[in-house]
Amino acid sequence: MKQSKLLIQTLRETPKDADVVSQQLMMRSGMILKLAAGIYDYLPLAYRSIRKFEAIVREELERDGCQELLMPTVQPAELWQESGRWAFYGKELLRFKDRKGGDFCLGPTHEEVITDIVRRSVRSYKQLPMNLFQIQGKFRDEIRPRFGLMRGREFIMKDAYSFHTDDADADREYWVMFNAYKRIFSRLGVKFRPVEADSGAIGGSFTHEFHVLAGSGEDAILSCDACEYASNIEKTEAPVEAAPSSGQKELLKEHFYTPGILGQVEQAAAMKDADHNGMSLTQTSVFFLYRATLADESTKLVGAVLRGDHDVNPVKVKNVIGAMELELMPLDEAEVFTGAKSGFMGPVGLKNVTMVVDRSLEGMSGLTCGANRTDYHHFGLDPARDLPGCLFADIRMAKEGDACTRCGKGHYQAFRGIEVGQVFKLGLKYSKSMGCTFLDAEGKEWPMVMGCYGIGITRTVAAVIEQNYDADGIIWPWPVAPYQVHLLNLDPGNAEVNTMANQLEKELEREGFEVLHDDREGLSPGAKFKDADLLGFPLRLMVGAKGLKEGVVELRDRRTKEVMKLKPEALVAEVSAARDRMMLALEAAGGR
RNA sequence: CGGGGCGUGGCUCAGCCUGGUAGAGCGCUCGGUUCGGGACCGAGAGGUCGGAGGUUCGAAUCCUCUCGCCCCGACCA
Repeated sequence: MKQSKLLIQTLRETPKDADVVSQQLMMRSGMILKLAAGIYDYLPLAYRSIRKFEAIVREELERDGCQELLMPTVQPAELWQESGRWAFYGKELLRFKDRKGGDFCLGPTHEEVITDIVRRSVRSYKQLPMNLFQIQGKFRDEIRPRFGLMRGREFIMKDAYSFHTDDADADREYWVMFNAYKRIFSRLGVKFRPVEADSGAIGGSFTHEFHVLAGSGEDAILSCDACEYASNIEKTEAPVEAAPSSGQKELLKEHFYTPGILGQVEQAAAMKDADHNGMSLTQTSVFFLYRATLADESTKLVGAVLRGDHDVNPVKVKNVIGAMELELMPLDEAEVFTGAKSGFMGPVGLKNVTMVVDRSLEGMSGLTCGANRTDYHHFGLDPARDLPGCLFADIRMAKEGDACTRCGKGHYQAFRGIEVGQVFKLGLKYSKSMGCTFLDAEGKEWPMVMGCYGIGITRTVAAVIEQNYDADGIIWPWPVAPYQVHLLNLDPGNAEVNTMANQLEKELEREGFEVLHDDREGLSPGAKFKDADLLGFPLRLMVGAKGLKEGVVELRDRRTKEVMKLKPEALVAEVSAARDRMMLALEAAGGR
């Protein structure tokens, strides 16, 4: 391919819209254009990488017997009403009417459609199990699209759905997909982790997310340094941290007076009496008031109590309550409800509030807590005694350095991750609500057990860049590089150089390599080098008059910057060798 | 949704406060000289200053509305 004909406009300056590396580099290298907030054009270079990744995904899924199909982007409301999600799904679901006034939406996911397909086409246990997938554009009307392709509104996704006669078979397939995902991301050479995640309101039994590790990732991950346990921090089990009690046996109301002092640390330091010159943070408690929305759309108030030096994990609170949604009560409302200003609210004496106490406080006594009177704290809180009916549960945010709850030996290490894939056991949710059933050998009808498995194709390509770049531009891993060899003609005015460049281009292509030939005239070599570094193909081949005079062309490794002078006839062999080296290094670098 | 910021050639931005004939750099076109890390000279093309309304003799500039885009936001209970 001649670069002079390629649809591409590289930019010397970073567009001001771009705030993460992948977006900056993709825009500067002419891979994408922004059409609207969170909506991008995938130009030829980007689309080549996307298609290569898609090919890897197809290959690995087909190896495990998955079948590819393609469902419509536009979906009728009726299906979503059947599953119950039409009302439940938030504003992310872009709804609209057709000319006849019928309700439709742009598909953010395809559980409803695939379930409809299978219930109409599959009747017998003999046809199961079945795993169907598609690679397709999705639309989610994100509240706040950002980070380029990493959180767009329109994006390309691979979604697969499996159907089974029983739970055990669905579990089996879950791990088949789990392993397929490991192979897929390993082939990219990116560092990634499968992590246990919150199954959310969809109510599936268990789920893993696959994260590409990158500082710009939106998710926090904790991973044990001794065993295999890794989880999204929303889910990470926090170890119980027992702290000594103060010995205070009864609840002294409004015991500490800390007027106008806010902040947990400052308040604790200011809590003084005859026996105490300030309290330890582990003797204090923090309290949060939430409003929970339950499945039947009723709401209730939930109080969360934790040790003063611990952070609350709202996802855990939500799950303990079994709520569909949980929101922090706005400060002004909370102040009216408790009768105290921020900083002095506490759990004692509040009516009609379900109290959840972190299990680190189970058996503790002698804690301080807000008195629900501005400027005052109680002393001597014993949750079991003073908060009758309270639930003890793990509701704290685990943190780096906490002891691992699985192996008990290691400690958590923190990472940032970009969620690029998820495997999810759905269970019966859709098959039951939508009547997707099969007949067993006895002729009895059962709902199918389902699983679903997603990979963000465009997000993964962006994530690859987040992990592979330097000050000069992208450093593509071989398997998803738009082109593998960037052939720079340094003297396009020189007939001998032209002949050689064209000849090498053809030769490499004949051997199956993908070559972008920078044949542009009137550009200085420096300008071509800069562009080549920015585009970041694995190998750069330089053909110029200077080299040809010595009878050589030069091959440069984008990652190591090593340059090799070669006789033209040795080129193909060397490019093959370089590819093999890179693929080996990639295997070594991938995974953990 | 709340708060903040920004919309001026394809890109990055100046001009706005203090109204008076729209600018620079990069990119693009043509000609010439260059040619191994973003060359130089000359000549060009390209902008309803996001949109609507208003104030004014006169609005990119002041006022109102609107649209778009970007950023920040649930440590004090």
